[in-house]
Amino acid sequence: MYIVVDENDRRPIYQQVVDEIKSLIARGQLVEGTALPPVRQVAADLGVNLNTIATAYRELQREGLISVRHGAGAVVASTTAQEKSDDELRKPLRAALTQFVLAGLPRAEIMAVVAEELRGLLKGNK
Amino acid sequence: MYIVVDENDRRPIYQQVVDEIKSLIARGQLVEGTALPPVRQVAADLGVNLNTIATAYRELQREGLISVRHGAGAVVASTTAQEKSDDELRKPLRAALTQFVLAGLPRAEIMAVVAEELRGLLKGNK
DNA sequence: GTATGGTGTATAGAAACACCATACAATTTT
DNA sequence: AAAATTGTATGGTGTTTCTATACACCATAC
Repeated sequence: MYIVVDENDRRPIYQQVVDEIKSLIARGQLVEGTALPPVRQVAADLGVNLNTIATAYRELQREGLISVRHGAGAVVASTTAQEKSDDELRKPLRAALTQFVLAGLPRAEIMAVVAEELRGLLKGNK
Repeated sequence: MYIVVDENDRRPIYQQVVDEIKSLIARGQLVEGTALPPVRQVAADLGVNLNTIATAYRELQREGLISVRHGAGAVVASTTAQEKSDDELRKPLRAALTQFVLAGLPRAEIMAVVAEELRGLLKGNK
């Protein structure tokens, strides 16, 4: 399972891991039932403490995407996130789009980037 | 200047303020040269300490969007954000889109939401 | 069935962060 | 010059993030 963290990124490491795994699930690269690598392995790959990854796994479990069992590993439980309010969904989108606008990109180019990203995210699904 | 913070939002307050002001600038509701309200006023409106707003203003200054002068106020300095790497721009977008995909929205609906948000953001510009 | 190796969990501490209260300093206004 | 207005600095408190280490659960071999 290929994951990268960026120390220049201001999000905490565990949050970056959460987001990367979500992306893999959305892309269909992690299908329901697939076992996630052990926390120790991911931690070693990224050079962080195992608890940092465990925190990420717990968050993913809290959101209903994976199932973590003490002693056994973690497994993708669902490829559908639990209900989130519309505004909760839109706020991060708005923030992301704002940065594109402030960067001076014209509407058409922004839409093209969005379409491209979305294509990548929907590849595995439907 | 209308700003709201949401205590259920997990981002720190100063970051929410930063994002809201960026959005106002992108929308053209804060044009170059416009004075921002004093930190004390915004702080009182939101019910937080003035230093929290001062931190937000400093961050906006760091990104080149406003100019803050000790004793005088803060003023919108530019409506264009400083260069950001393509990946740095795309990562938050990808995270936001991922949530939409995981929520089960079909491609067309997601694109419609994006178009709508973008319309709002570009209203004041071009 | 229990021993062993693999797996997540709990606990405690260090460092950084977010926020606040208060005092300080620069600028503008009178 | 004094007063009012504005951002800044300092110091304190609680939270978050990450680490090190020890613990607990599970699967498998024998």
